[in-house]
Amino acid sequence: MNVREDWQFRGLIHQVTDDSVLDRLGAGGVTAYIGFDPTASSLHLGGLLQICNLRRLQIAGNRPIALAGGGTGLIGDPSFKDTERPLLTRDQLDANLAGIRAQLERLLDFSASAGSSRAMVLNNADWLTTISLTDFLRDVGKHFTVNQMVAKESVRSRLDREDVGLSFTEFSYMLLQAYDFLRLNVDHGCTLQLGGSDQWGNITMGAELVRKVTGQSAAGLTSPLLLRPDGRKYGKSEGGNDRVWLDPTMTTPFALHQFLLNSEDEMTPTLLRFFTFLDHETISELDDSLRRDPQARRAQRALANAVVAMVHGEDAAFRAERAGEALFNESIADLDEATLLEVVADAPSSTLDREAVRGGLDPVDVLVLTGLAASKAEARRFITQGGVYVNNRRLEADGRIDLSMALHDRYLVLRRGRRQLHLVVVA
RNA sequence: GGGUCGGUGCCCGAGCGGCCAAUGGGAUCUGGCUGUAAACCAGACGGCUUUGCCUACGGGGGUUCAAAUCCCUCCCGGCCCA
Repeated sequence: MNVREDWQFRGLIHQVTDDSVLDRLGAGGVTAYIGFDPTASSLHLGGLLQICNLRRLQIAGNRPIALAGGGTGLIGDPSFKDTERPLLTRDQLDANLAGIRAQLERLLDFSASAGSSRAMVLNNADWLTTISLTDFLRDVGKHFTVNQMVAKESVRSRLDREDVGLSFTEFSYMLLQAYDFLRLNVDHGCTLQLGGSDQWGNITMGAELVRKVTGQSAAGLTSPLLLRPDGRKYGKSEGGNDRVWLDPTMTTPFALHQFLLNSEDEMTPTLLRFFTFLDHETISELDDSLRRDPQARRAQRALANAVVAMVHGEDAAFRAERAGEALFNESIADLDEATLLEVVADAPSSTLDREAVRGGLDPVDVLVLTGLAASKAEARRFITQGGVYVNNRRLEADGRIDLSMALHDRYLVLRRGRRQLHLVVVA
């Protein structure tokens, strides 16, 4: 496939250091890298976007490197709002990397048969924590002037603020990242760095360092940041602050599917382009469907199925879609036991004693017990506001929960609000 | 090191001795309308054994019948000076 055409169609290009990059990627044989934060044992949706780009270029015959910021993570990029970064121990870092690597293996080709385009995972802690300060200052620091560093947007915005300062440590961040590029160039022949548009300044510094030190040309390409129409960050779950993770134990396949299925109309065309590998014709048809027949939500469905299938497999995508249909379109009380269990398979569950349920339970206690409410006060609030459902039936303000409500004599499907689910098994 | 300004609930930000669990905005949550969307409208938004009580306004100590508000001290941050 023509890389230039494809990336332009998908809107993946925000800035490039030089336009010929796209042709070289199309020809294949380029080694390119993207940095990611190993601050958790799983990637999240935002990170997946970058990985998708690596996947795209690997499919075109180039070699992708996923670089874990184990070393830079200790410093903190000043372009991020909060300066505090968790200090990871070597053990945590290794555990996180193992988790992320397992996820990457579904998305990138690490097999020997990939040949020169075989994917790699590296960790910059390997070189950043061992280089001596004097070596670093001589080999890297002398190639940059403070003048140009101060001129960077990420730095200026911090200098202009009156409430927080910018520590020297953070100020140095861009040099470390530049050094990464140099090392990857020298050790692996890497000539291109990709990233979000907020990384532009860091990327160009790296490319410049490579050029200065090795005389080779090195390039950068950034993609637009994925923002919601109102400017907020994309990828937070319904719950609010939690990110949407790729690890099925952190964000279930069902939850991921639901998250994508609920994508705003306005964002869906972009998401289809960024996160799926559907061909242009299919995407255009889905755009069309979104305009003409929005209530069918074909585009959202395609998006949800494609992403869940890519991350968790076809089976998981199928099950997630089916569960959603059962939950929202069918009467849950009519499902046979096996189907019911499958539908709520992803929901958290807990067990209650049969005798206790027989006697009738205060829903407030049950909500707290199941974690659907953080406190009794909150539980009462949800109930009085009409936000609690048992087996899809709204619970009255003075209602109780008892054994007669149990489906198949042993299941209670609790729901808080639109889609916070919890399965109670009566033992 | 000196001077100065500041640290309030998830975030921003009022309050500057009682009427303060603390104005306002944002975020979030619930409901309504819809398409399991957006926008919009309404309500909620520290906890509990809930006409009351407890815990909270950077930490500790003090003054007072009474402190987020006054005093002392420590910690942290901005700015200016050295």
